[in-house]
Amino acid sequence: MSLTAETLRIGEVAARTGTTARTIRYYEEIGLLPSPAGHEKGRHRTYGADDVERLEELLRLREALGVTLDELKELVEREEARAALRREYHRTDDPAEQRAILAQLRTHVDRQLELVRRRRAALDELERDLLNRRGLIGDRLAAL
Amino acid sequence: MSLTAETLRIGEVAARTGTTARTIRYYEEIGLLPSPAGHEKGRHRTYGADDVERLEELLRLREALGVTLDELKELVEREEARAALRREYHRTDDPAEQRAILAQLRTHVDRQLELVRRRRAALDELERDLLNRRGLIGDRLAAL
DNA sequence: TTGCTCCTCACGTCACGTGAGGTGGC
DNA sequence: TTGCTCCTCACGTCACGTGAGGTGGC
Repeated sequence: MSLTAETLRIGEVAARTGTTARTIRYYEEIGLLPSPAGHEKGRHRTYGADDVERLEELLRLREALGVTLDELKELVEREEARAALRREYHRTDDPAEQRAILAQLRTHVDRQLELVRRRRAALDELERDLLNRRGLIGDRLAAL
Repeated sequence: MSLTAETLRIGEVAARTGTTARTIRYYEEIGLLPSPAGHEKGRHRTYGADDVERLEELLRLREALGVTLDELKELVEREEARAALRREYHRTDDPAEQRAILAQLRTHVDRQLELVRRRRAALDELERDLLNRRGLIGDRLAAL
């Protein structure tokens, strides 16, 4: 008979995001995740769908970009700065100011794209090598 | 007046591969790198161009694939197994045997390609998100 | 000989893993 | 009430970073 949205326990959140309860508590400990709403010491943590989404995003960035947790924290803080900028954008209707805000947002996105592309370049090189090897093997098989 | 090929000290190797002397010694300690030819305890380690290449390959795999050093060790061991297979391939001239060896080699390469592609998928998704955001910002800028 | 880089312990750190011993909630 | 999952220390581990104190080689 609950009117509140679905609430999850830490193990369930860990399972859904492919990580462990320890990792979730650790991220909370270092301030990468907020402690979940209404959590008192010694009591069970309860999470919502939005908490799962936030964690998923963090893990995705971490794995894809291979950054340290400190760098991840910075990325998140910049993300929050962007959210503030977006609110600012909607509050004003001065086109000059809106243009300036959009330009800043684009710069932020471009910086992240650069990070992604640098990582992709390494993977692409490795893939080229492997495909090359595969091709040589295929040629020899065909020649037999 | 040296007849031997160029020899490098550990700091130079670290600089060329973008890592640190500590990391090189650690990889040696856990058996991921062989101790360099002729190294006695307390004396300076000397490396050759082939050592640099091997280390570069290790670092590339580690960074691109995000594997642990234990997994990296396994990859290297499989790489050595492949080298043995290649020698076997050249020793025999039974086409049936050659075909079998080539098929095995291709399976190995395919397994590595799978690893690379899984990593790329995560990066591609992130890049799509970012490009999407960039597009939305561009649209708004154009509409102003 | 003077500077540099190198050497070997050995302790510190980051990002968790892994119990120990105990309490909470369907 | 019985099981499960959860809780908080707190120590262990992996992959190095970082001195301390000393020796090697252009």
